[in-house]
Amino acid sequence: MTITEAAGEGLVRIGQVARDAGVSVRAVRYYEQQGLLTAERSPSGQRLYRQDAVPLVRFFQQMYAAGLTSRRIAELLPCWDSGHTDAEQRAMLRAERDRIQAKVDDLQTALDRLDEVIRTTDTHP
Amino acid sequence: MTITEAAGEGLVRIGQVARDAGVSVRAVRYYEQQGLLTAERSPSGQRLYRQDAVPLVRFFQQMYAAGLTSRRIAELLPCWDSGHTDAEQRAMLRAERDRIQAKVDDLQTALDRLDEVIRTTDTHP
DNA sequence: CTTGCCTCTGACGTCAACGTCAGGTTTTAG
DNA sequence: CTAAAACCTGACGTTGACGTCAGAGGCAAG
Repeated sequence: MTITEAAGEGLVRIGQVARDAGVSVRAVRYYEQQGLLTAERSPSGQRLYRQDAVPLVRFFQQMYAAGLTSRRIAELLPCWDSGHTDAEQRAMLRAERDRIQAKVDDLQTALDRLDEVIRTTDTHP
Repeated sequence: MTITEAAGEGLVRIGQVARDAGVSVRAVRYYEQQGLLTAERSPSGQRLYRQDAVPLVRFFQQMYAAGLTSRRIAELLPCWDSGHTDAEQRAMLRAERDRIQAKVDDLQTALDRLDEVIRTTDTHP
């Protein structure tokens, strides 16, 4: 039995998390530094993550892609963890939602313009 | 009659372009530096833009918002200016279109997740 | 034992679209 | 004429999410 196995059944090291979530090891350490992710430590100091770290990292990636900062994600994490929110958090949630919606609309407009050009250039080779 | 007026009827200075397009003066100079925008010069060296610089700058902003770089926009500008495109340009156009479409889908997914949380937290105050 | 991969902690580097400051010229308003 | 705006050319600073390198340990396998 390896030390990693002895440390706990559901615990994985950082490389495993990174591979499973499709990000770099550096990124996972960065998330911890930003207060998004916590990990136990093995006696030798290596990070040990629970399995739910993987979907969590995937979720971070989604939020980053949506334009949220680490800080904002950290502020809104309690909404997921506890399901409880105060007025300020609800306001932030709605603000982010509106911002993303506006971004979607902008992207759709840009997409339409590109499609228009593509059609034009396809009929005028 | 001011010098600007004497320089030509349809020509405006950089501040006017920036205000009308809703960007900073610095941004307009930056676009020129990136090869996106050209301007005549008054005898004293001030930039003089034609009116169509304003919608052009707005267009740049849209493309930036869609995630295109200055370099990419510069590469694709001939598609607008001349309506003519080679195979490489058409490939880039489609690649950008697909990238934007994927981004829209990602944002929509993120939006759905946020909405879900908002509904949950609204019913569980 | 030792080879080779994984992990650790710092700390500096990157990239893109500007912001900002310095120091000087130009144009406009009164 | 004069003071205030507006403009000019550099050139360094900013921000965020990492990349990358250095140097030092940790761990499974042969």
